[in-house]
Amino acid sequence: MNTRPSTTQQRIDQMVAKLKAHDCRITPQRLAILRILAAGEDHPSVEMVHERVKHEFPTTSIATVYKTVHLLKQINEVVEIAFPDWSNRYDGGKPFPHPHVICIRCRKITDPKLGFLKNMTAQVAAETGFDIVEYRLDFFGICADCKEKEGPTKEELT
Amino acid sequence: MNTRPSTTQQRIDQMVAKLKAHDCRITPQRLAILRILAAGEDHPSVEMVHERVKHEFPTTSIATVYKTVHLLKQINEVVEIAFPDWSNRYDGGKPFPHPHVICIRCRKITDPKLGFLKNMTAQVAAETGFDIVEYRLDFFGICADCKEKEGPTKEELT
DNA sequence: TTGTTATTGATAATGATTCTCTTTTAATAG
DNA sequence: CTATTAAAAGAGAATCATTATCAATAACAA
Repeated sequence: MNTRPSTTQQRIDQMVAKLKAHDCRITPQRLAILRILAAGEDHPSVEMVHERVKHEFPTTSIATVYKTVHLLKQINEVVEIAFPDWSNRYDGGKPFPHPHVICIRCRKITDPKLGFLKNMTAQVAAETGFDIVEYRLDFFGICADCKEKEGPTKEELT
Repeated sequence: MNTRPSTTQQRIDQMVAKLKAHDCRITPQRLAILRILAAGEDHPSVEMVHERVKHEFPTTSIATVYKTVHLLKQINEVVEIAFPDWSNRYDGGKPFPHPHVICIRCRKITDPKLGFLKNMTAQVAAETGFDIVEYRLDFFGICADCKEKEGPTKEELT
């Protein structure tokens, strides 16, 4: 839906540029939050981001993290992975829709490479008459690590 | 992931049978809720279900609807379509994972037929090492009706 | 019909997120 | 470098969908 993968530093620079383009200020707290989200690998929750930011800036309020994440979501610089039961998780590494694979035991979230989904949205648009602006594709299951730890399990949700 | 589409009455019967198999009682309120969910077409929220049930049983508490929906979710007889901003929506017509197309203007939810997604989960399992138990695929956009009403719109989320 | 126990209904509690408001500070111009 | 000013931070209250609690009721098996 737009840019290619890039280094964390490039992503930080992109986010900063986008924020400046929207007349937003770059505060130290905000930059710390950007750095954590730009890494992208672990898809943290707001609370997880807050914990890490506090190492650098111990007085940071969780409201500040919420506000920054919300702002980044508005300007399409972070992808929100929302859940009904758990806290939402955020991906600042790839700020465009992409699939996720989510372990329902340890809640690890990873980005699979799924070539067969090319022009999925175009096909859906053609079949439904919708203008598709976004999609969400999440697979839920048990990751290899958790399978190993606890033995065989199907029907986790039964 | 299991059964084929069926009539509303068949779906109601399936749900009742599943509930009985789990030693759950079939109360009149519950049956009314089942009937609404089994129709499936409009993917209602709990509040919408509650409104309709009250026509038949005016004293029905919304807690009862929440409890019944939660129960049906547990036994895999209803699919939950959860949103961070809106109320969750429910599909009792096809109680197995399937894609949805969601209008971000009028919030209409429909079930597209997308043949190209066959063995999607098998491919993801092969590529990630996960045991996939479930998936969620939602497309967000502007439906044909809303496009017509309000003229051209891309970048709805920008 | 009766007894057991799940369910109902009303309301309180929860928990993630957002809002409010005062204080602080980033960004800019002089 | 300093002053200006509007945005952002921080703390806590408010919100809202959903869940939990619990006494009263009713399904259903015997």
